[in-house]
Amino acid sequence: MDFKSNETIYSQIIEYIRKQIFSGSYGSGTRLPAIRDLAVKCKVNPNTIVRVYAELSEEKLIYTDSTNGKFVTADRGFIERKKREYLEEKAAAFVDEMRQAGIGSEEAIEKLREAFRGEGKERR
Amino acid sequence: MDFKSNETIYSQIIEYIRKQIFSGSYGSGTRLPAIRDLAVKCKVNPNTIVRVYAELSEEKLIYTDSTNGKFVTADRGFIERKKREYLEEKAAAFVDEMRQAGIGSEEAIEKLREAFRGEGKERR
Amino acid sequence: MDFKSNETIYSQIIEYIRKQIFSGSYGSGTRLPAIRDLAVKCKVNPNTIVRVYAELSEEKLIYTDSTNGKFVTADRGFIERKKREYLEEKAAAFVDEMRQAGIGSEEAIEKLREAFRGEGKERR
Amino acid sequence: MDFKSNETIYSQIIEYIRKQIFSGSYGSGTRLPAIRDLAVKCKVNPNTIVRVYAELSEEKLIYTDSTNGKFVTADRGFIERKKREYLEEKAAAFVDEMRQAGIGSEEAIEKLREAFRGEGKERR
DNA sequence: GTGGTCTAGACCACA
DNA sequence: GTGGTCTAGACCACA
Repeated sequence: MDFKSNETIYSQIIEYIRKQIFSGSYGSGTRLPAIRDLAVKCKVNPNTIVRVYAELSEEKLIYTDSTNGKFVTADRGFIERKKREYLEEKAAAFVDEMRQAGIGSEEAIEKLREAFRGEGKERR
Repeated sequence: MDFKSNETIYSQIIEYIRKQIFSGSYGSGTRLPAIRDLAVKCKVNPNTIVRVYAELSEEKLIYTDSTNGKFVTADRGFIERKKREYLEEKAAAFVDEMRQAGIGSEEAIEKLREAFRGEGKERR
Repeated sequence: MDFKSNETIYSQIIEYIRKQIFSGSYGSGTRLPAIRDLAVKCKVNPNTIVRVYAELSEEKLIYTDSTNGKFVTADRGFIERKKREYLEEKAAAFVDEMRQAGIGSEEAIEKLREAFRGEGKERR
Repeated sequence: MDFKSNETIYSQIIEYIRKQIFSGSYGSGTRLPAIRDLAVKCKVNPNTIVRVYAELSEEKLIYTDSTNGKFVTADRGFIERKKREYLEEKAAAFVDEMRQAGIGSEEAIEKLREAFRGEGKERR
């Protein structure tokens, strides 16, 4: 876990958790890492994780079971909807950037295909 | 111009200028907006623009002609290389995010094509 | 039984019991629910109820009959005095809040009358 | 400023600010005390005030003008609606407490009138 | 000077 | 052990 310096640490961790939930690494209904554990793993202060979990709770992706810990929402449909939203936003943002930089859709998509293939090779 | 709250303003303005240069809106060799003007346009303190131009100078995308102001580098090849780098980084970042969120390449590219089409329509 | 998150749970349960005693639901001299039962009802750890009963004992509203359990005080006069005090405190607190919020007594009392009527209707 | 121990400090300060806004002590469009100043006044840590202002911002009662400070919303109608809501909630809560404690509406309202008169005398 | 983020760490309620 | 609140205080971006 290392962080970009121009973005807030907590928002980067939020994004990280969100993606773990979308990918199923943190499955629906599953217990999330304890605040202090995640703080150690991310090498940040527990308060920062408190904030991360607070925002994800507000977003309803996770909930608190008082002293038992934090859990991923049991509502799989909700996660799916959020995941679709996430894809749409990221796609729109990417397209927007390309357009602003004057890069055509063909060229951008070609490069993305390459990148996807590259990722694939690395995984094997 | 409105800014995301999780990123520093100056880094967002840098990105903005960079894209203007890549797209040719700020053409090679061309004079950049005066600090005060850009500050007004961005509703930002001139100091912030000073910092933006300083970082872009360090990156060699722009240079200072002492009394005449800031100019986009005359080296078109350099701009092209930077533009390609930009595309590669953005593509890699996008792919990385999709992979982490467990979204397949086919689905992602399909959504991107949609987004590109959507953008196109809006412009007409 | 659900609890406000900005107040300690034990203080909310104390308030609850106190009101049960004032209303006569837990009559003078009567046996209070066993710790375990109340804990189950409130979905709370028995330790929390222990604390609740301890504080109410200190306040003399209840007492412990060693092996037989906890009982509401037999002193009806004491309960009446406490109830009057309770009313006075609540009324003073309400008035204080209204004054701080710049709400006039006429308006406040009018709204209270409405609320009392609403409660009445719901009960039928 | 002294705080009840069974309630969270930040929620008590939120209530305080809210009432100042409702009463017009902090007028619509007006600048709120700086975080550090209010922290000193309340004898709490600045972070606690940060949280207070954050929650009031979410509620739209106040907003942030980047480095200029925090301001009460300019929307007087919104404040009025919130004030009405506040009165309704407080009245409902009071009535609920009275009912649970077995105190009749006549008695409660009589005591409230007294309390209002008492307040009035103090003010003279 | 203004707000925002973050750290290190204490202390509490609840289980 | 779990989360929640709070403190003291640093450091940063922005004006």
